[in-house]
Amino acid sequence: MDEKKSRIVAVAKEMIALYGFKKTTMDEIAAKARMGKSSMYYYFKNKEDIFAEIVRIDSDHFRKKLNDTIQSAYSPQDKIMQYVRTRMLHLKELSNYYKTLTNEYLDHYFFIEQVREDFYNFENKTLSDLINEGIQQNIFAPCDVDLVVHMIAIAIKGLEYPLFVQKELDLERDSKQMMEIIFKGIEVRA
Amino acid sequence: MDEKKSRIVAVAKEMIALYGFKKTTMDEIAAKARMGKSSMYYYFKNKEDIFAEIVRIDSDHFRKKLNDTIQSAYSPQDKIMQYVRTRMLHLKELSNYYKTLTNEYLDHYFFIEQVREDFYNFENKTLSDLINEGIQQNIFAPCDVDLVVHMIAIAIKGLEYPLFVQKELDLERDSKQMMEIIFKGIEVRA
DNA sequence: TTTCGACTAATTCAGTTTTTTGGTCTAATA
DNA sequence: TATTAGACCAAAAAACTGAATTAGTCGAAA
Repeated sequence: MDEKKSRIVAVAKEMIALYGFKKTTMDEIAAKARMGKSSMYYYFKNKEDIFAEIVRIDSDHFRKKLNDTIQSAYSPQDKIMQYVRTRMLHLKELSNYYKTLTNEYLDHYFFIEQVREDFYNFENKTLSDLINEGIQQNIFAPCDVDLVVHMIAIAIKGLEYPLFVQKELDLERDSKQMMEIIFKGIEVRA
Repeated sequence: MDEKKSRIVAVAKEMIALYGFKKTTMDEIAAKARMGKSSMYYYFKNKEDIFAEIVRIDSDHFRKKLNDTIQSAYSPQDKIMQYVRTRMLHLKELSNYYKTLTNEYLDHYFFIEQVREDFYNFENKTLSDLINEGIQQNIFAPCDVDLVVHMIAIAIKGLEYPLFVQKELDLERDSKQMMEIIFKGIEVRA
């Protein structure tokens, strides 16, 4: 059961990465997964459902990766810095993998919105926790945490920009610099 | 001569704002400008040329507006802050005015790229000058000016984001907060 | 120098047919 | 009972076609 499901997901993921969601047909997926088309409907409600599963799994991995990153860093600054760095690099990979997808991304599917919102909440909570941690350790000055998180989110959006306009920039360097500036803005002054 | 040219531009601008570039026909522009269609070809090379002129004029106005804004502020911080504020509000107006255009914006016309680059250079120089001014007045600590400008540009991109995703946020407040954080990062410490 | 009507090649558009596609149903299979 | 697949359908997309628009040209007139 699970083997079949993940086989379908794996095949679909591969093809969608290559050809995009619309251009990947159920017949093709079925053929490549070596099963009849209608068999797939035993495991998934419909085409979108398969895609939703792909996105869900990817999103889970992403979150785990980010949590690991945070745990292997020490200071709050480093945690946040590494969080942003990992986030940007992963996004870059992603936008590279799903190259054809970024175009039809505009016709956004409803479940993507859902995942996006979930991730937004995850990110918000994660960053809030880290800022609060920094404040408690007397590294960051007491401040409006939500506001700072919002500012970091805006900075991240700005850093994301080149990914969607095919501009080649040094993401890693830029992320680092940007976060350093923000840290200076919230650190306790000596 | 100039009167005719600007009449064509004015009419074209109005119609393009309403219907977009593609849906606005030369016949319609001619009719509304009260002249034969082919007469327009005496003043402009082609349809794109008219559009290019509109963009050029708008861009000039925008720059003047920004320069005025800078001149009517005092401290470097205030100048930069007001610059960003004006820039964001103007962009919001613009994206509102050319609402139908934002969609076909994707099929980007080459001359837009040109204007974009020109503006990028203008912005870079303007911000560099302001940062340098701040350093000379011993308000900002000596730093890598290009880098700081680049970071401000990234922050601006992040602030722009909601404009293109129809998200309603408080641009003015966010711009202010973001710039305050960046200032804290580069100001001379007491 | 400036204007315009007549013209054209190229593109767009509306309407139609043909093909493909997502999804269902039923009967067979293991 | 759980799973598979082949035949099938309605709906959507693609391909085609001829008519209508459109951007742009030209020569003659004002």
